[in-house]
Amino acid sequence: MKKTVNIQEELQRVSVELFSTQGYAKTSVQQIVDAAGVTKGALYHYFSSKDDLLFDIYDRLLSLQREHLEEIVARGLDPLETMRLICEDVIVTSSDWIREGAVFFRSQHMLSEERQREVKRRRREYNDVFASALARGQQAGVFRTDIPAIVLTANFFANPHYLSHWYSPDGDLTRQELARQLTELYITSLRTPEVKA
Amino acid sequence: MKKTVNIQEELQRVSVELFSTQGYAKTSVQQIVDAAGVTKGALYHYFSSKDDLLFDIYDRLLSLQREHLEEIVARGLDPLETMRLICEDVIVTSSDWIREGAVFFRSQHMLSEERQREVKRRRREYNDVFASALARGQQAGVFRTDIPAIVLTANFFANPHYLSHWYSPDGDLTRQELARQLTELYITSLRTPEVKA
DNA sequence: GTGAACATACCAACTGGTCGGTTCTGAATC
DNA sequence: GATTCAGAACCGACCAGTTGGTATGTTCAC
Repeated sequence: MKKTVNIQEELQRVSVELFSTQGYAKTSVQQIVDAAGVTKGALYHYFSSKDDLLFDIYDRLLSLQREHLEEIVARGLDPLETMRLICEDVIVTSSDWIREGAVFFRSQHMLSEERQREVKRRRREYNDVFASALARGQQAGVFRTDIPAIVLTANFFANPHYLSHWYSPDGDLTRQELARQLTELYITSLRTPEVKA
Repeated sequence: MKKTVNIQEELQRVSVELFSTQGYAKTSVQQIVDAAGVTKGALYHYFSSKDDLLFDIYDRLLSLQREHLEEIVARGLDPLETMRLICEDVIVTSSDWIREGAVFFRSQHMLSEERQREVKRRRREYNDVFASALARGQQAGVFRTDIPAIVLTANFFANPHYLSHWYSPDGDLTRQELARQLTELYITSLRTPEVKA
């Protein structure tokens, strides 16, 4: 009869909570273990450092997004539908993991140099897969080519990025509605504009 | 024959530089004064605290953006043209002050509670002016109403927000090109969609 | 009895900030 | 034009508090 199902998971939970509300730097290890109802000995048994605890958040989120992306691409749908699914998924996922997202975009520079590079590498992987999905749509003629791909890509990532700064899942707007609406906006701007006669 | 044109400005300069590259928490006061070629005495003569030095960055950026916005709105142009100008300006300004922007969106939680509220208040002011410009366009029938204004607004702010994470002024893309392209994308998604027969 | 899972006490290293002192500047006074 | 001197500008040694991390000890399942 364990009360705490898992101390490790509990430490992860309170870390995200504290990091997202106070920021990584303002959260002390002591605060974390107090909130989790354990002591430093427990924390340093499961995590090798405070940095490790932070990276763990990045690791989980990056793996999740990567899996989702590959699953969607593997379906082999047409470019427009693929893009729609990618976009909706990244919004839903980002709003579902909104606390993690807040930490993600705010505390990257608090990671060790090595781990910053690791995060950067894995984000680039995601970016590359997205870029090829974009290019396929351009070759098919459904996505515009009058604007550089890097700008179209940035315009895509901007929304999930900004999410944690304004969206609250407790409000009137559900995740699914939000995802559909932001996707609609993105796809609208992305489609090949009609040439005026 | 002064060598340092202005010690205060030099401290502001190196602070932005260090805060944007290392983050606020990882930058010590000692690092700042070393980089500026002065001592702590000088810093604490011009600034009351490290927090004060950070807030100063927010203050300058917020004031600037506010001025620009009001100047544009005061011209009394039609909603579409007004929106275009607002959008282009915020991109140009954000890319022009990209280091400040990086600090802005990353270190807000490092400010004192009081100053966080101040920043929040002034951002809301900007937001409100923007929202009314948006509403005017909706009433005029040029901006879509099928998507909540809060989502349209978030979609607007997402781009300047994300800018400091990817854009480099040293690359091929100039600020003006970037501004025109992102504005084109935003306006495209914002316009009232044509109803298919 | 052995190793994993924790608790407790503790420390070395930094940090932001202070404070008495020194130097510089410029206006007033003679 | 020399002297004075008040106050701004700045220096640098110092401190109290906090931090991440560790070393040692204890419990307990198998």
